Amino acid sequence: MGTPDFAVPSLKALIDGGYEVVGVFCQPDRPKGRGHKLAACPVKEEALRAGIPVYQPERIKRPEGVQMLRECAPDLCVTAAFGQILSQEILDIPPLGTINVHSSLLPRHRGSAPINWSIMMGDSVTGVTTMFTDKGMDTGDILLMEETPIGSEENAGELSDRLSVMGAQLLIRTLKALEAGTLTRMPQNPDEATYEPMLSKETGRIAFEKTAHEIDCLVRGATPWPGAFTTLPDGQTMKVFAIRRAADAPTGEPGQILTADAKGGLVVSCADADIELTQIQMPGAKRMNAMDYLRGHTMDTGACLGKA
RNA sequence: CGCGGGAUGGAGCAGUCUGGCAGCUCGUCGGGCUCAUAACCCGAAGGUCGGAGGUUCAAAUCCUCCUCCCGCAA
Repeated sequence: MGTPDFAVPSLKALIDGGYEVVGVFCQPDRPKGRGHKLAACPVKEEALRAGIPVYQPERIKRPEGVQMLRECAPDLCVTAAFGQILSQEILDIPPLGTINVHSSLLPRHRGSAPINWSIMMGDSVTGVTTMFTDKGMDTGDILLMEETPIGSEENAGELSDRLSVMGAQLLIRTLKALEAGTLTRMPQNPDEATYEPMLSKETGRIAFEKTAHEIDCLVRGATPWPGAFTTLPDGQTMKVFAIRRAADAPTGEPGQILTADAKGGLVVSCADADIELTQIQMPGAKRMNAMDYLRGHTMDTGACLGKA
């Protein structure tokens, strides 16, 4: 059970590992893209390619969903970023239980967006965890974990790509240990648990009153989705995909544009430094380097970002 | 039929409304200046103006169709 790109390596690993995948569950096709056309999620595409039956209940907890899973009669369920909450009734179906691949070092960063939050909160290390799913939100017993450092310039999309591969490998190791009977369950310590909410557009709003490091973490953690952004003096939204520290002390008000030309780039002040917004996206335009944008456009220096 | 923007030398754009010499900020190459430079000066190369038709003496510009790209919203 999974939906986005993150889950694809795990599905592939199961297939390539010789496991009999009796069915794949993912979110229903949603209208996507420009035309309002329905689009299949990455997991569905991969499953179809492998000739595996795909099930897309609107709510797996409802009777139709339960019925679908019963008909599959799985020995074991595996979830990775499925996007739906499993009920006890669902969890009771597979005799061997349900194993989840979670993209953080549990019990830290429970919730639906652990990769983004781990970067946004400035963690230097993250990883993947396999666990037995129980009724709570990422509260089940931990099976295996693997750590990896977060690169100082790594964004959420890049980290997700890495963790999805690590997660797939860890999943296979977990299943092998399960077969060998060497798997041990370790309950989570609730005192160390953290939980963060789902991401929204608003999560990506840049506060220039914060420090350069905090803003950098926000930008990297929100890239490529939901995207870090600020508002221009005219009220329009500008997205920011990468920044760089440009001076070790602020020379203007937080958010104030200090430089905006093709040579100096786009430099603004924040709490403790001047930062250069190196990769941006203006309304209606594509993502580009700020210097490229400024070859053909002008911006008023002295004005403040994030005030409109 | 969800709303909208766009395609113009290597990059980012203007020019399209009102048809009339292919332009701007950069980059690249060559030369000069300078202790020196991402600075400054001089010069050069580099374009089927997304594609196909149509109108016209004349189309980047007006009309029709097509392809591709992107933003918003989901």
